[in-house]
Amino acid sequence: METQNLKKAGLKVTLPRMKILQILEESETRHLTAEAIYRELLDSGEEIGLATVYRVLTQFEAAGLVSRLHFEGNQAVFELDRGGHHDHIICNQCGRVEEFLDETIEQRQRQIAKEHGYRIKDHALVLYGDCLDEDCPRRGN
Amino acid sequence: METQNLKKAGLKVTLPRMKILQILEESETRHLTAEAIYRELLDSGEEIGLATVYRVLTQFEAAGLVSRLHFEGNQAVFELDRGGHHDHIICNQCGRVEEFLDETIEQRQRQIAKEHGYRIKDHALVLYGDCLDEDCPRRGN
DNA sequence: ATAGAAATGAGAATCTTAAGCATCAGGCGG
DNA sequence: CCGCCTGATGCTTAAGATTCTCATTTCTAT
Repeated sequence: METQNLKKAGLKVTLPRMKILQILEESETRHLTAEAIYRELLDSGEEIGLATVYRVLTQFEAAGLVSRLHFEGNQAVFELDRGGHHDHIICNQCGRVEEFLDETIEQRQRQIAKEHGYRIKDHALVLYGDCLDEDCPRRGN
Repeated sequence: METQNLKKAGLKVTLPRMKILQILEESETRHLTAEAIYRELLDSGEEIGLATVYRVLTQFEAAGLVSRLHFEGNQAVFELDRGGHHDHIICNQCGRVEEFLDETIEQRQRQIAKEHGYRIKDHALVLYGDCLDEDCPRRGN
């Protein structure tokens, strides 16, 4: 229930926050821009301001409820933080986003950071390619 | 010589282009924002518009002369393409950028893409941490 | 040198995101 | 259950980054 997540995060339970959380939870793609969330809310008849969407997402991020991802392009993408760290693979054609986790890579990253004299805090790995899904507009090309 | 690179890239040899290429070649950090390049040109007495810097960098990118990197934050960072692919490790405190290449990671990436049914075209890996350099503002923290 | 095409500079425009501020709503005391 | 207080919201405006427009200038080939 959204209410619980919000309270746990120390955020007052308000309609906009619940709705946004709900959209993030129910999203098919699980990776949404602020704009996309905003439009979805408008479409479903909610009265909400884009500023609120950004504000709430930023608060969610600070609270650890969502992650803000910077893929190529200019818009940030938000995803609900479901616990496990993972990296991303994105189709250049259809925009599909998939998640993966590879312990070998994770390990090598830690090792590399150490070798370079860094205390690693975070990392971002994104693979870009063309997916071979039958719905992909450029399948097989 | 900058002239050669420009001609090879099929770009008309102009003063702004040569100057920008030169700055990219001689830069200590090797990772510059458009703004930084612009300011450096202004400081050295050149008359140039910010729009030109962006335009030229975009052309350079299209020509394969430079790469545009999207680290955290909103500004893109440009680096001269010296041939070899590499990934980046960035200090959260001092902004230092270092490059690395790890064949194990590269291999795993190809493997993962294949397993997920993607024809991989590109990837971006950035490690964020705190460097232990003596000049780093938060050394040892 | 000269014309034609392409490049530049300055400023306006655009896009994304973050304020500022007046109004509204959720949570608590009565 | 009602009303207040503080924080939340919505709208508008702003700020930062990048692109576009267009008149003017610069290359390159002749």
